[in-house]
Amino acid sequence: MTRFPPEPNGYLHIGHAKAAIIDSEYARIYDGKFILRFDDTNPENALLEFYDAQKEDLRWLGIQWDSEYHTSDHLQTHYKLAEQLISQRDAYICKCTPEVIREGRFHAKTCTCREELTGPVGLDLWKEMLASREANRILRLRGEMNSENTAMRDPTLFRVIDTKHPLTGDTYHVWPTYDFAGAVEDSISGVTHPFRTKEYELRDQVYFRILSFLNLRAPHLMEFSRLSIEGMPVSKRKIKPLIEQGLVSGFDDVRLPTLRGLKRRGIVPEAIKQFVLQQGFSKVESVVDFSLVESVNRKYLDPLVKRYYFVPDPVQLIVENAQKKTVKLHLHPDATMGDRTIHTASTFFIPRQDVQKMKVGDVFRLKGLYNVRITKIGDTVHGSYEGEELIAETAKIQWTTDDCIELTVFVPGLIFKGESFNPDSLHEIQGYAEKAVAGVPSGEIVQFERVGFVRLETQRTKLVGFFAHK
RNA sequence: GCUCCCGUAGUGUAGCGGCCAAUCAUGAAGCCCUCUCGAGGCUUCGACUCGGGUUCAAAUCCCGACGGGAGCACCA
Repeated sequence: MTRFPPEPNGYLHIGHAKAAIIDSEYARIYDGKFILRFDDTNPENALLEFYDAQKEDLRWLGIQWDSEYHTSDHLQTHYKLAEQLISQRDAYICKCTPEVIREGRFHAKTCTCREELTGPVGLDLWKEMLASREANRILRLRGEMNSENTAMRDPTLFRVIDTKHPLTGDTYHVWPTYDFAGAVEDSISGVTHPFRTKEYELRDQVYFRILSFLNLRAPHLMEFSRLSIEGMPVSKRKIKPLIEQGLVSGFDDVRLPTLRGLKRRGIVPEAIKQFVLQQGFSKVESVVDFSLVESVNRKYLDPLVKRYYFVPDPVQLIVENAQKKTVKLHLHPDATMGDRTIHTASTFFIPRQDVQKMKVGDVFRLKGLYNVRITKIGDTVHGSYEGEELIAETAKIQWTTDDCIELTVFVPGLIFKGESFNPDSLHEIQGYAEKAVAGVPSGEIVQFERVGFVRLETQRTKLVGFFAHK
């Protein structure tokens, strides 16, 4: 039995996805159960909207959970266990100031509260703590003040936070810390294999000490490394300022590794899952290049999405002796995916990039249509009809007629260069897309031939594209 | 500073005493195929951080150095 325990304090990102995928896959492989648990033990962080937002993100990822609950549902149980610890003299009320406590930890010095404010005395003080709302005391574990592992130097178990909780309101003001809640919840909820990221490793000892004092079953704890992507920071500390300064559009900005950002950019959940699984489950810190995600995504999308013509930076082409034609072009080599019909006359648009490589006399092919010989290159390119027969060596260029739509495609780049924001991280490509693109539903991902995979989205009434990758 | 974790090609991974002159993916280069600069096929390039030790035998075990990461919160 596994669990995914997010704190409802933000949108999920690729790092959460790694944890959630490992947790749920592990359960699935061994035919076990998978629990979604909201670790909402700090009312200062938890926000109501994120419980649902995170569930939505998980559903989008294709993750299914067998049951779900909130750690805040179990506070009464936590209080009982706390009392047990106090009466066993395994926890004590500490009235020292945070500074004194920090000093004590640093110098491995025990404070007098440890022996004095435990047992029956401690119990009374604990009840006072539950009754009053004064934040001048905490409950600490009797750990090992002289341990080399500083996490073991009598860590905090409960503290007073007098802030309204999104679910329990002002019912409670004494909240367990991660060390206590995490260990207790894993154990009493029946989780057998809890996974967490490496930065908690030093806390393992605390985890097992708490459970052993409480005589609770100890799960098989395992750690894995955090997943980081080059140039795509995951931490709220880095992302939030960008939003506040208006440097990105929000948590769903296409440059961000949030699940919402990745989705908008055209990365599909199946690709994220496969990518995460490819990374494996190890303790090696790695900074992965986003191209690994792109590669997986591309292979997933290639056989599935429709293909259209989009002409970036278009140049007009007049084919002098062109006859009117009506062509049907497949939307995909797999003909069962349908086709679109285009009427052509003598006016076309082709990419400037291709024009720049041409000279008078060259022959190229309007892809799927016919060949053209260039007769003149100026602001407008002129050419003549040069037959329909496919010539292997000629360039096949995508095109539109004058019956087309204007389209802006946003191309995301790395949002961070080293430690700082990259102001040059979002480019725009202006171009013409063939008429049929106007009929593509908002949110659909298509392949623009010779350009790349693009997710189309209607913004107000205007259609825009987000470039996923080649 | 102290403590802990980690160290295989550019990147990510498999291997965890002999089957490893090291797997797969990605990347790069080349060829084939294809009416895309995509996908697919084939080929090539490219790595066990270093130094000691244990052993008949080490990428794999031990010690040390170096490098990277994390923790030292009344945050998770």
